[in-house]
Amino acid sequence: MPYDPSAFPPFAVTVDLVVLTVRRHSLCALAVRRGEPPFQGRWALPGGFVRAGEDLAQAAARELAEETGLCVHDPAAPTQDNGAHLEQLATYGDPERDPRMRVVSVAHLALAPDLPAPRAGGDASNARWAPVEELLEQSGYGHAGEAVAPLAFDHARILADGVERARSKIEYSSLATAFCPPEFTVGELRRVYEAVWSVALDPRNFHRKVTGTPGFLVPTGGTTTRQGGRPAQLFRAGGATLLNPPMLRPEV
Amino acid sequence: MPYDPSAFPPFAVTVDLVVLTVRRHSLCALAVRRGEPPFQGRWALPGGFVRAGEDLAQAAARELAEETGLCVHDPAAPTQDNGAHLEQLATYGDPERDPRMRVVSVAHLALAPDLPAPRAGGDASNARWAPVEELLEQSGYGHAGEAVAPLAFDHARILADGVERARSKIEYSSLATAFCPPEFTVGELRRVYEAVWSVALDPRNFHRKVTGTPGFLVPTGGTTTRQGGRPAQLFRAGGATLLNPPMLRPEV
DNA sequence: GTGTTTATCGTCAGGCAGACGACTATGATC
DNA sequence: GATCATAGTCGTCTGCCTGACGATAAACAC
Repeated sequence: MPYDPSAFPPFAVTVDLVVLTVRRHSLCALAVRRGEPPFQGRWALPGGFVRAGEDLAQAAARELAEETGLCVHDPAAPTQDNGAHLEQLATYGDPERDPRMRVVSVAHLALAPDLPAPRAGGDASNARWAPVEELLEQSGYGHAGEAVAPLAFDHARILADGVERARSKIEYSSLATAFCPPEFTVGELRRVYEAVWSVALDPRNFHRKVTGTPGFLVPTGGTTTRQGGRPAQLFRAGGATLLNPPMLRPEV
Repeated sequence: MPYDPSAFPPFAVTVDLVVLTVRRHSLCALAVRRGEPPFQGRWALPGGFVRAGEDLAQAAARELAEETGLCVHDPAAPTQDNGAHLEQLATYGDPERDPRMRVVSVAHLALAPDLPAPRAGGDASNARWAPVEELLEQSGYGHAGEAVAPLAFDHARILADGVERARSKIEYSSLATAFCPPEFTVGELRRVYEAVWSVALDPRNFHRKVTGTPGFLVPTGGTTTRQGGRPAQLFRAGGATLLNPPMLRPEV
């Protein structure tokens, strides 16, 4: 059968972002307040339409830069490490997910170090870092509790999927370093794992594990006492991206 | 800003399928021959447009049924096990990936037991099971060698991603049973792992591992000698979906 | 019966993780 | 300045799991 433009229905395609960071020992996600219907006034994940000549990854990187000012960390040039990790998460296309029209959203997951303050088009009151349990409460994806209204659209589901991806991926990859500044200590990295998994890890076994995995951490020579206590060695993320054997997540 | 339909460009949305099975000790994928331009006459992954009122998973299940006659195995009703495993893989939206128009393809991964014969709209000559290395040759994703023309569009990339997903997922889940008939022996399951990973596994250690993991295998009581040699116990897949600790893929 | 094939059970050594003791080096407090 | 609290770092021990591999069992082919 020949090419027939009427043979398929038109879709709008968006990218939505699950941007995660660790602040004050808890895993937080970036949420923006919706300024227009539907779901006006409710919190949602940042995102927007994919433009005509734009790849999906480009669109996600553009939205991330617009919302946070973050550049995407390019795996090909790991020298300048001022960027975030960005990867595609999943695509959501329920016909009813947007009441206006048929929208397919390609969700992306971004991991960033702790940032000074969010900005949503320069308006700080319309963007915030919120603990993920708080955002997932009342959505069927978190524990019960009195909290804010659930996220707009199916964003609670998307956020839950993104959090689960991050939780499982730091097991077998060095991705947890994406939550850390360029130089960090073993203790800081351990607190990332503890925040993302909501568990307590043994500092001695953790230290043995991460320093004993070749290519995971590279000492920079410096030390710091910014966490108090005895000065700790500073490290950079090494070239290894896979953790084998993986870091084991304790039973809860 | 109010809702403005002209604010976003229209996209066509398709689902493409990576359907994998194990035949004659090698991992094979379903390929269909294109009957129309572009890439007319070339092999491609099965797929098609998402319909107006259709969810992405529904569209993928429909295409799978159209191409193979397989029903999707419903995790909620694991009693009738005549279906395949189906999951979303990733979404591909390069602006240049289809010369006709802007197409975003949501690729899905399906795992099926060995099937009698493929059918593509009843025309068997336009569908075949091909070893994945053969399909990935000449595409930069496989080893060198003289073979057929590379897959149409970016389907070699999609296939490579699907194969990699399957290879890694059988490590830590019971997904390998999706390649087996409803009742199978430990040896047949081991040959699935060997085909997917292209390695040889020790039969004794493999047997110890899978029979020692609670909930992975459930003995049915029957035995079979269809593989020759001493009769082997028959098993069904147990309720456990996660394999912890995982099956370790040997270094190559 | 002999050989071949596949399945299944056991044994042993090495590696890794969890539990936890001990020591070190800083800042805070009295 | 002594003491305390905090955090980092090095070791030890035990148990579990894996890889390597020997041995036995039960079918079929000849």
